[in-house]
Formats: sequence, structure tokens, C-alpha cells
Amino acid sequence: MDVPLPHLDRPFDYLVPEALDADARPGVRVKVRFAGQLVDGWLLERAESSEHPKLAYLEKVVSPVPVLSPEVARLARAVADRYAGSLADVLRLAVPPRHARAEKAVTTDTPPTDEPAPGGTEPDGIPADGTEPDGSPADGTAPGGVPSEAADAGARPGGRAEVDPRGWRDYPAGPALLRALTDGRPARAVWSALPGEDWADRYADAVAATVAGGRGAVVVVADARDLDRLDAALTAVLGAGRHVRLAAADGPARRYRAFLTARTGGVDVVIGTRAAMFAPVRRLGLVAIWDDGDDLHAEPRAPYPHARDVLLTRAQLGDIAAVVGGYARTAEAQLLVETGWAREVVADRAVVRARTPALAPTGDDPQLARDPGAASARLPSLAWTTARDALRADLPVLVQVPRRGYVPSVACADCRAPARCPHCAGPLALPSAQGTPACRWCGRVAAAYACPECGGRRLRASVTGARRTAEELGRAFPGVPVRTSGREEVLATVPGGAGLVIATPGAEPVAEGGYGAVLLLDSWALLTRADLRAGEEALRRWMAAAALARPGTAGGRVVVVADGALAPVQALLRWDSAWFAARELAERRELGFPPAVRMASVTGAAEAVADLLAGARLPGDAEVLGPVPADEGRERMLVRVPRSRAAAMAEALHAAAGQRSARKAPDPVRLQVDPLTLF
DNA sequence: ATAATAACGAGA
DNA sequence: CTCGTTATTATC
Repeated sequence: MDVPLPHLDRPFDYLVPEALDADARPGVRVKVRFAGQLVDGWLLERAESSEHPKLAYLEKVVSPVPVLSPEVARLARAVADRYAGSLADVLRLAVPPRHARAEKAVTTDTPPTDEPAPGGTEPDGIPADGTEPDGSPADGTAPGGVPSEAADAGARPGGRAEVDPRGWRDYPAGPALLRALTDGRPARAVWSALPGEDWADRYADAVAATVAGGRGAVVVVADARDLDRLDAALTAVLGAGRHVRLAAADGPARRYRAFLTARTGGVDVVIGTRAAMFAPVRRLGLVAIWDDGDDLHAEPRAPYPHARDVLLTRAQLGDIAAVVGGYARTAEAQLLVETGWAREVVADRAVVRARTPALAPTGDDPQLARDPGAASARLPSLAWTTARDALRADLPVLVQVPRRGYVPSVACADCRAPARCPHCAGPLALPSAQGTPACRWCGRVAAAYACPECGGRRLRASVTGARRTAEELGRAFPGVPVRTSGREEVLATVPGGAGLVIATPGAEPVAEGGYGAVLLLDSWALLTRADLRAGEEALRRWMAAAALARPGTAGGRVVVVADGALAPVQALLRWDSAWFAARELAERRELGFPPAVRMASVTGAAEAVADLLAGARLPGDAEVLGPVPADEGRERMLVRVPRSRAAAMAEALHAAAGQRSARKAPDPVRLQVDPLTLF
């Protein structure tokens, strides 16, 4: 039933009229009369009999195309359960809105089939309670790691094409991973890409290996630029027409068309942004995600599932291989490694050293900024000389600056301590260039601000946007072409010669032959954010930019304007995000934060939040934290349970939301399991 | 949303 | 004790 009310999150039985019998197959969209009105719904299964005494008739089959495959239906239920949400909400994300014309175009050729996966036990292979895809196998469930070379040798079933591991040879476990994919074994890998790695080519290889074994694949990336890159790499490896791209940004018609092409078995490979995480693929053998730390992978619509978790759930449910890859490793990926659910695929240290650019920190000391040659208040001298040398060698230079407005707060112009509201300690912001600073939390104007650290009375914007940086640098290096890549216009590539490229994180173009220098500016703005993931996020962004530099042996240099003693900076300098992720995860264990525990946030009007929590039969060891003020007068409570109680907590919260909606409680409450931000 | 149903209270 | 009204609850 396509209604968002949590208390109606269960199947309802209807009679099928003779006329609709042929079309009324599992997976089709239907219309039924429900509580007196026509509502949309999904036909989940046909049955001979019903417990319910008086049944109504199905009103209409919207389209005979069974757009919801059994595998995706099962996945959607599991995702709804994990996120304390309703099946209907998940299905809205999983199946794109129908587009009649696209449907006509696609379904004239091939009807959809629901062949069981080879060797699998569709559709009843649901693992018994106890295994969490993203962690702790509760009992002694065998982890699906990457098989070792030895165990793998000669164990391949009959004469399948072997795929050249190409760049995967740089990682000791790489070739075995590809063989496992070809053999249809459910290998699980956490991949740390080398600097300079062409990740799209590696994913294309992994997909090709899977396809060579007769299975399909789903690959999810964060944004359109990454998708274009993967698209090109796959076309080069598989040829045209073997895959489709699925992204909301491509428009409703193309999206639905791609969806149907996959659903009807026209292709076995789907790549896309997070909308593709639910893509129906026949004989699915591999799910993969690139850069799982990117917050674009978190779905902003209820029940707010994360692409990584959806794909891992999918892998778990269907004995499907999974690859979680990135230049930087998230705490969540680290948990997969530490629980043994996945094996890490990393290069040897010697190879890492050979590929890494020369990395150096430089203090963001205002004194350095007065370097007369720099001609810019923001460029420390090491950064300036590094850029100058690269330009002299006719190599491009990348400058990464935080997105404007990313941290719209202001800081003391003298000591750079973040300016905080004297009343509530909230962050101050400048409404306009000349305006007086005001608190973003309580709205009070701080007219006579004095820095509590140093007594300074002058304020400065904490982050300058890419455009202003471009202007400043253009003056510092006259005669050098300056390009910008950011929100409005994202460049995919830049030519190899001398030139400055100013980019915001995530929009860094790839340079032909690699950058001679990469400057990471304003890093303190990233690191001083009051966010659990600030360090992880800073490292992720730095590594993504630094990975575009040439190796140190070929003259590539990276300067990060930050204190070299800080852990994220250390991790960058050593190119060791596994170390940082392990440290991060250990810290979260200590503090009791995800992913070491499972958390849920309950947001809404204070009474509504209290009402929901009062009605929730939470597991005994659940802790309730808060309240924390949220925006617009609402408040937020956090519920924390050990990972082994995650399912029980989600169930209890969903049930409590159901009780509230059943008695038509007025104020809505938002439930979020493992929300991206906790504060 | 809406209809069936349970709960309640006033007047006979 | 019954009728009319109002809260409650299920909705195939």
C-alpha cells in the first residue's frame, strides 16, 4: 500500500478479478480501494486463500510490467526494517516514477524474467537473524573475504574467460578478487586506492570480471562527474550497450528507460548515483561503491538509507560480492574489515611510497602569509614556492579550497579562534560583507564582539570562496591561465601544461599526466567543524585531491596548510587512511558513536518526541540521550544501542511511530537511524 | 479520510 | 435501561 503511514506498513489481501488475472503478477503496480478511496499499491504475491473474511477486489493493474523484482522487494523490506521505515517509503526510492512513453519503447522487445541466481536459493535465502551486513557476524557465520591465491588455484569451474587483472596487480589481493568475481563467489573487499589510481578503470575491470562469469553488477558513485568517468571506462572495457546509467539527474524519462532496460534483462550492469543502489539486475553478482565517505551517498528522503549500507545489505541477502572503495577509508569500512566481514585490498607500503607525491605540511601561520612574494594574504610561502616550481616546470597546479558558504561562520582576525555567540556559544555569521555578525543559533546580533582568546575586535570570514582565491592567485602568478571548477561549473579534465586550477572539494578535475603540485588551503576550516566526522572528512577530501598529483618521483608535490601533528594530516602525509580509520573507529567505540554502536535520532516538537519515546518498547540496554535543540523550535533525542540490538531498536521505534500515526497524533516526528550528523 | 465500534452519559 | 453522542480504531 503506497501510503506513508507507519501503522499501515504491512500487506493487505485483495481478490483478483478474472479480467486482471493475467496482468496481476507479483511486482506490478496496482490501484485498490482502501478505506473508501483509491490508492496506489504494489502486488507483492499471489495466494490461494486469505485469513481475512471479506476481501475487496483489485481495482486496476496500472501497468502489466512487474517493475518490482522479487530480489528488490526483499531488499526494500530489509532496508525499511533497518532504518525503522516503511516499505512504501523505500519502494518510492527503489522504483522510479512510471513514464508511459519510456515503458512502451522498452517493453516492446523483452519481457522481464525472474530467473533465480545461479547457485542461489531465491527467493527464500534470507539469512537467519543475527548477521549484520555491516558488521559483527553474531554467531560463527563464515566471513566472505577475498580468497587467498593458494586456495583459489585451479578451483575454477569450467573454462570461464579470465579477465586481465591489469591495475589490480598493484594490490596483492587484487587478482584473486577478480577471479572470485568471475567464479561468482561472494568476495567482500574494502579497497584503498593508490594515489594516481584510475579508480574507474579498476571498477570497470571488476565489472568485466563479473560479467565474464555470467553475472551482473551494480556500481554506485557519488555524483555526475564520477558517473561520467565510470561510464566512459565501462564503455572502453565492455563496449557500448552492455550497461545503463541510472541517475535522477538524467531526467525522469531516461531514468525510467534505463531502469526498465535493466529490469527486462536488456543489460546486466547498472551504474549510477545513489538512486541506482536498488537497481534490478538479473543474476546480480557484484555490488560496488566508490568513495563511500561522500555525504551524497546518504539519501535525504525517508527513511534516509545510505547507499553503502543498502548495497551491503543486498550483498548479504543474496550472497553477492561487494567492493567498498575509495582513496580514503571510512570508519564504517574499517568496521567491515575488523569484524572480518570484508577483506582489505591494499597495496604494499613500498608500492604506496613509490606512487605517493611528496607531501608536506605548512603551518597556517599569519606571519608566513606576509611573504612579500606571495602577494596574497592566504598563501604561506611553502605553498607559494611549490606552486611556482611546478609552473616553471610547465606542470599544472591544483588548489583546493573549501566551498564558499561551507562554513559560513567568522573567526577572530588576529588569533583565528572561531567567533562564538556570547549568549549561547552558537557560531556567528556575517549576513553581508559590511553587516554586523549575528548568531546562527539564537539570532542575537553581536555588535561589540571581542575575542575571548586574545581580546581582538576584528573578525574575518573563516573561508574564502574559490572565486576570490582564483583572483588572488591570478595576481600572484601573472600570465598563468587560471581555471575554476566548482558548483556552477565542474571541469572533468584539464590539459597538462602550466596552469592554475582552483577547485572546491569533489570538483577537482583530472589533469593530463597528473598535477605537478596540489595545494590544500584553509584546512583549518574543515578541521574545526563541530562534527564527529570532521577529521575523516578532511582526510577524504585531501586524499581525493592529492591522488591527482604525479608521484613524488615524477616531481609531484602536495602542500597541506595545516599542523603536521594533527592525526588527519599525519594520515595524509603517510598516505595511510587505514591507520586513521582504525584510530577513528577505536575512538568511536570509546565514545559510543556509530558505527561502533547503532544510533537513532528522533526529531520533532518536544512533546511529540517525548510521546514517541514513551510509547517505544526499546531494548533494555538502550540509552536515551538528549534533548539537543534542533532547528525551528524542534528538539532531538538520540537512542543508542549496541549493534546486536540494532534490529530491536528499529522495530521498537517503527512500532511506536505506528501507534502515533494510528491515533493521528498531530506533530510529525522524524526517525533517522545512523544519521549522518549527530550534533 | 471514513466507517465501524466501543465508551460514555443523560434522561426515562 | 436505552438512545444519542463522542472517542477509538481499523482500513483487505
